[in-house]
Amino acid sequence: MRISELSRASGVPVATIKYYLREGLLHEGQLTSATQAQYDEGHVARLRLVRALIGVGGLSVAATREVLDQLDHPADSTHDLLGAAHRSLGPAVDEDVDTSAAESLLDRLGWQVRSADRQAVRQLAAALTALEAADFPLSEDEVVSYAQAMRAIAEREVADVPLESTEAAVRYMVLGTVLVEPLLLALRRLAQVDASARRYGTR
Amino acid sequence: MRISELSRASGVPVATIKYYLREGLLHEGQLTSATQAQYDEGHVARLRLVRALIGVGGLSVAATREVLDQLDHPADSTHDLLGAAHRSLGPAVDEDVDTSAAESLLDRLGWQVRSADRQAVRQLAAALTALEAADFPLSEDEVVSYAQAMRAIAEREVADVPLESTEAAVRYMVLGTVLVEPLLLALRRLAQVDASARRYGTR
DNA sequence: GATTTTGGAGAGCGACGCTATCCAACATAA
DNA sequence: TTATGTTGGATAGCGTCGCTCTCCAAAATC
Repeated sequence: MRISELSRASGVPVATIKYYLREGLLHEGQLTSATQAQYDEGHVARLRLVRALIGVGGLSVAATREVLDQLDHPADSTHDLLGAAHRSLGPAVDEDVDTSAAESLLDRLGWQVRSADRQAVRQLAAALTALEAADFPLSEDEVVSYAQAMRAIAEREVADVPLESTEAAVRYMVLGTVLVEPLLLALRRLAQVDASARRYGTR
Repeated sequence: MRISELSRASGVPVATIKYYLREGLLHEGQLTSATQAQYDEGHVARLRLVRALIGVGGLSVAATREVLDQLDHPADSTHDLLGAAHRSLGPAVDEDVDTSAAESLLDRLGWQVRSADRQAVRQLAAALTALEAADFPLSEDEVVSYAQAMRAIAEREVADVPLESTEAAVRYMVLGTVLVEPLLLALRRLAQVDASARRYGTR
């Protein structure tokens, strides 16, 4: 398969494929001469994955590269699985955000968070800070209620991690983290619409 | 309060405040002369809100303006509340995405979605498409399980909408949609870490 | 032999969210 | 009153990002 075929098969413009090659999101094809390389189904699948991560996943090219690196070279400890998955994800947050409110919430929930996941704690802190700054009243009970719902989700997800191979486990956690987020947000909105319709009449 | 004081009080640079004024995110101060205007606490609060929406909320300046417009001029029908809240939010999705899988999922869930919320349906469709394109196996049961968790959240949210005034209701739904999203995602990650630690040992 | 395509590299582009500069009108402190 | 600094307002520039365009000579294809 040559580059123009790869472009047709994937729906990604040739110039963009060349850009992804330069950026290291896609491994190079097998060179058969100075101006010819062969690409295969693996490249097509990889391109689809890249587009999913950048498009719906909303990742930057740099973050996409880090995620793909983790898929390509998985750290082989179940222990670090989540840290690895989370490390390169989510909006970057200032180092110096005040995490005390977040910490005390985690205490109340009884959640254990290893130091490897400071990033997620900072994201929680930033979200709580933003709610306060926007003068949006969210009681602690409401936050806890959100937390319990997310815990129910996480419980099932962790139970469903395929353990037969490290690759499969890493893939499940990394892609599950990135690609399920837009799904969750869309479902929440639709659930709100449905709940509102049932409560206040269909009209 | 003059602009430099407003800047100090809000932590937003003067040049940026001027930019927000130009973009219509902030109403102008009371002019007292050709080169002097008065700002008040309302401007400080508004600036905090703007920064929360743009920063943690991840909205563009244009989307922020639309959201603020809805807060400033709320459509006075409970019926359109969610449509209004969702209209200007979330990643824009191609008009021509295939929504059939999303529709059938909504059928299975028994969720009613008014035509006003095509946007959310398209976001759901895009998320499902991306998962498939990335070759990430998510069974229908798993999707339904996510949906039920989000439904539990939405149910409480809708029940909690303050009905005493339209302004308060619109504010609750609009800000609740935007600013709670990062909170939910952070909580999910932390819940995963906790669930994983409890399942596979603290180490 | 003529035309098209390729890999590769570099520059350019359009959108975005600011940021820096300049100005004359004013306020303020000495 | 004079010297200094600040303001509102307008405009231009900047840095990042995700591409996209252009050019090239070597090779493939007709």
